[in-house]
Amino acid sequence: MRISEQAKQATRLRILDKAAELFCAKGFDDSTTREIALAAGVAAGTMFNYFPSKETMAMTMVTEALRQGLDEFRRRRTNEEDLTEELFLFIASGLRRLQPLRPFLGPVLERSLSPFPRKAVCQEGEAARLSHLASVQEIIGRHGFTEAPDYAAMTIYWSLYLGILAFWTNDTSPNQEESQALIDYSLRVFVQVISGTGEERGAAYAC
Amino acid sequence: MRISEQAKQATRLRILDKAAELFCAKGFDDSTTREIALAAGVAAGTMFNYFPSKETMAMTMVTEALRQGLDEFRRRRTNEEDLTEELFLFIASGLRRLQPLRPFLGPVLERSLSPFPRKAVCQEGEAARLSHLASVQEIIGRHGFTEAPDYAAMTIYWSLYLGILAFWTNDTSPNQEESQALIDYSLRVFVQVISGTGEERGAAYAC
DNA sequence: ATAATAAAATGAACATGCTCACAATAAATT
DNA sequence: AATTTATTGTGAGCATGTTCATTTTATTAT
Repeated sequence: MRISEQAKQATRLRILDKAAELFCAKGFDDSTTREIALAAGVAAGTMFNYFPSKETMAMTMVTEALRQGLDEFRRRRTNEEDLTEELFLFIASGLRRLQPLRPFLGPVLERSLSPFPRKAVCQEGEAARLSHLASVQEIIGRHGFTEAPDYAAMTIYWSLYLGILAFWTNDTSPNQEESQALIDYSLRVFVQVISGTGEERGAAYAC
Repeated sequence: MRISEQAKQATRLRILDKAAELFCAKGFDDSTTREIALAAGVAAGTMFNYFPSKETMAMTMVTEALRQGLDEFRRRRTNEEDLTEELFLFIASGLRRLQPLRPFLGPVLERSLSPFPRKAVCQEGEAARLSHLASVQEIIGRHGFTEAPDYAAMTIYWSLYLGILAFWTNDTSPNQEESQALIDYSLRVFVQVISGTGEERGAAYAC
């Protein structure tokens, strides 16, 4: 059965669409792969010819949203923002595109983006992390930091970003104002960090 | 069968011991509840009379380790440390007690301590978080911050702490020096945060 | 048209965390 | 000692993510 590429893509999209619907309606963990398959009109096993795991299905949606967010950011930035403002715009652009997926993002982002070591790393999650961090590095570079932030600084950035995502996932304040405040707060912290007030790092502590 | 309390506790400990052994040897996800039951000499179902879930079993060990860490911290602190040093000592005391469990902590801490919203919150994890944050608040209070840090600050603290845990879980440097550096770094950041350089927070951003 | 082939679909089967109706047993009661 | 009872132990069974040997089918070759 050498089906036309177009028919294959149609099936792929049908699976993604129905999965998104179910995830939004019932949450990620409460939507079973059998339900998704049924809704998409394929057999249970067929889905796994298209996506290696349920998690990958969800992360495919996330990755696409973040890609659009990056586009939007590039369109909207004016080159007149200071570093904090530009990072804010970058993060907010991503969140804006993730918004429709918000009802089911909790468990997905937790598993796919967490820095904790895993048995089977989710390809899409790792890619999303690297892409995001690369963008952050690029933005920082644009603001006159000649040397790239060290590994520790970027580790801290990722911790803060995950905290933001977790909070935002749950935020019920109108227009997610509280999340905006947390982003603002976190970014000021981060910018302070890389602005190099850390000259006295490395003190020895008994451990 | 009204078994003596002592016999019950013996069974409970046998389960915990064997579980710890298996978790350390094969990791959390690769140790099945059936294996644990077999090693402990009970039926598969019996374990769930003692612990509501495999995750709870692991978190019981974590909670106990952190309790001992808190004791150790209280014994070792001299009241002469500055805020950063005291927080460092607190965190390091916890990690020292968690050390034996390190081989399997990744997936456990990720699931139990993550701030992402969950369907079924793990009791032990939530308790551990609250206890840890209470200690941090107490330490901060001791260093002359009359008003407690706001919610956002503590959210950021937890993000940083989780980043530290994740990094430490993976750290292969001798004596975990890199983790120590990250703790030191993160804590300086946090102390800066609560030292109130945040007077200009709350700027409005288009979102 | 027919046969051959390679890609795709299928659903039975597996592993595993967990539940629950039932069995077994130690203490309490008679 | 026999009976009752409350508690603990048991393992078959369920749900679900995933695998894979088999079947189906669109295309290609004859």
